[in-house]
Amino acid sequence: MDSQEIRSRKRHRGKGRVTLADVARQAGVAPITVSRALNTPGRVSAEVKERVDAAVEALGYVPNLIAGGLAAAGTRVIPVIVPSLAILTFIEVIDAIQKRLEAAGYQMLLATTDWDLDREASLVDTVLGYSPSGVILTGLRHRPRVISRLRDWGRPVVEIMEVGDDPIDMNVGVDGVALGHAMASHLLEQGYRRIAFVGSHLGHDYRAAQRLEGHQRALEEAGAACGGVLEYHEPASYEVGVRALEDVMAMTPRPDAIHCSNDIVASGVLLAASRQGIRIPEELAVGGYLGLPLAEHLTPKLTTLAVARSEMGTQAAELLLERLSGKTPERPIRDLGFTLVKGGST
Amino acid sequence: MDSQEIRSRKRHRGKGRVTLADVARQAGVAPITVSRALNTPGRVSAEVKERVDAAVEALGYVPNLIAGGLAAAGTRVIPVIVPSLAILTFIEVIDAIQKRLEAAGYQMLLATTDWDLDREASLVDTVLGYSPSGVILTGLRHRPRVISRLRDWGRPVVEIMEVGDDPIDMNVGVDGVALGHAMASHLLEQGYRRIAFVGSHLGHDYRAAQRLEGHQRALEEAGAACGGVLEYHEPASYEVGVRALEDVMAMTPRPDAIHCSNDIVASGVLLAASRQGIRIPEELAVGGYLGLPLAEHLTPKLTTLAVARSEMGTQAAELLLERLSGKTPERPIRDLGFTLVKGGST
DNA sequence: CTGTTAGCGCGTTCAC
DNA sequence: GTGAACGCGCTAACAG
Repeated sequence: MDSQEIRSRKRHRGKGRVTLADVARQAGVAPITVSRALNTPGRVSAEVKERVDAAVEALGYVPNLIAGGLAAAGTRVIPVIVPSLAILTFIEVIDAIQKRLEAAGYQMLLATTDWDLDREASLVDTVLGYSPSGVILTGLRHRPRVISRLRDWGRPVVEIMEVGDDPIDMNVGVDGVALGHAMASHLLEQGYRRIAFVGSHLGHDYRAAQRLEGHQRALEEAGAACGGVLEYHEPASYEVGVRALEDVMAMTPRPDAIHCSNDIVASGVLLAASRQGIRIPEELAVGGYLGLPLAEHLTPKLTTLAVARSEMGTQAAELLLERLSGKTPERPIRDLGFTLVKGGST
Repeated sequence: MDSQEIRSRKRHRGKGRVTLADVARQAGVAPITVSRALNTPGRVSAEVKERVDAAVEALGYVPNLIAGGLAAAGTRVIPVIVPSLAILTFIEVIDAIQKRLEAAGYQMLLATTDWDLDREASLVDTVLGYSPSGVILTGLRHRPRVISRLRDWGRPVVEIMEVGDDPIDMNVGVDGVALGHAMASHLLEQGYRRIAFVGSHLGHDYRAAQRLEGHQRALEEAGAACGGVLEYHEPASYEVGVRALEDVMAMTPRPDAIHCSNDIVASGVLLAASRQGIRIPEELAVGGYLGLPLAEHLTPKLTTLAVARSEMGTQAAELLLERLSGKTPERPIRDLGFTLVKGGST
């Protein structure tokens, strides 16, 4: 009898959504066969596949990924955890990740830590509650709990932005100390002697602090005096650059170059200098990082260390997808390096 | 000591995750009681609540939101669907949405349509498969299927960026035609007579096309001749601005002002002009939209129509959250308006 | 290649 | 205030 069926439908407010069982009924097969026709088409006969496809079309069936996730554990969701969205740096990476994942039928769940590792830890707990297929997170420094949980978890994890020997699982990024060292060396080679470092949010953004470390190491190696470190306790912005220029011009002796912790700050310096008629690089040289699109439109062009951010995102997504498809990616730890883009600002 | 107990399930590989049942056992109550202690603490005795909390703490229990979602329908996920992440415009809005949602314990699922309404439609299908608690999407134009599905769906939906009379559910944005009209009027008031419109991606970005419509309407009303429309079939970028300046300077008769479809393009124009020594606004006036942070750091400052993008994101999230908490928000359709920020560029 | 059976972890009945 | 069933929609395991 079908009185039972009718009853079981309206138990929870039915929402009227078409389910896999409806499709099965329409196609005259068992639910599991529909599932297979949809997920592993190779395992059903062509004829059944066709009937199922027709039924799906006719009923407008859309899979309930939540149910699938519960049953199979794995929801085709990839949480991406970054410090902030207000920083241009992360946007291109995220954009690339998202494009690649979406093309493969995965959805990106975006969460931000606001540079707080404790928040990161609790976010990791939360997102694991979604039975995601994998996780992408920023940097290599995390609370021990995060590391052990993700290690035990058994699904792919990619750490981005920074590289190191011992990631949780896989890793794509650049060496922050090397970045700082390279820019300082460049400035020294160009003959600048009093090089100030302008840092933003160094206490929170430890990757910016790594660049400072590289900077100082390069100065020491060259036997150069430290031109000073200006630290601003807020996220990078053009405004920070504006203030930094002001502060640097007021220093005695005055630095002849400034090494900015990123392109946004460096751009702020350049824009302010142009407004104030300070000649770059004669009076002051300026170097930045990351190769933001803006850098090459400034006058003079900003000398910067370009990092392939889109590439980083794409590769992170691809490492993840490869693992999800059962393969073992080669080179699961990837240092993407950087390129010095010499502009007129140094 | 107590850790090996978890092995009891063998059917599906247990993954060792702590479940509500584990907590119940530890606390000596039924699973449902744990559920209540966690979700509706008012309905259990203080003593039980305490025991449950202790057990949760001891076992490190993290709720499986997927299971909760299946049972109750509603996963505390809010999909946010935007055209692209490569456009700064959307970033601040998304950032604000994300912050507000995360603070309320919801996660943002980010998806991009690449300006394609068919893609949007299929994305909506997909994300509804996650049993989300609500949906935020961009603009008011959608495929009929999207509109009917979301209308029937019965959960909160907010459309952002654009405003109109008849949203699917709730709506926060600005009037695109009014924006275009206001900037053109401003330029006319300043005495400019040959005003060119520079558009980017107009075929895809119909909201930019609305600004053009407002522009043309203003010119007509003033009886001014059309200074031409330059259209670039690619997303907005500084580069588009650079090319636009070139193209405008080659026009005869030459426009005395350009009205850019957004600040990124306008900034590109200003930066290129500064490089080439073209005097702004004497030789050419430039106006843009949105009030990007960069606008006020340029020389001269860019005249722009500032739109409160963060505010838009926050309000969208808040409308959603209000409805999720059972209230009926007042003013579910909100026009946020805009402000003319007069810079030196006009 | 297809069907049967038995849950995934939780919240909603409706009893007590 | 608390508990026992039951099912949300789907898929892994094993048949046949």
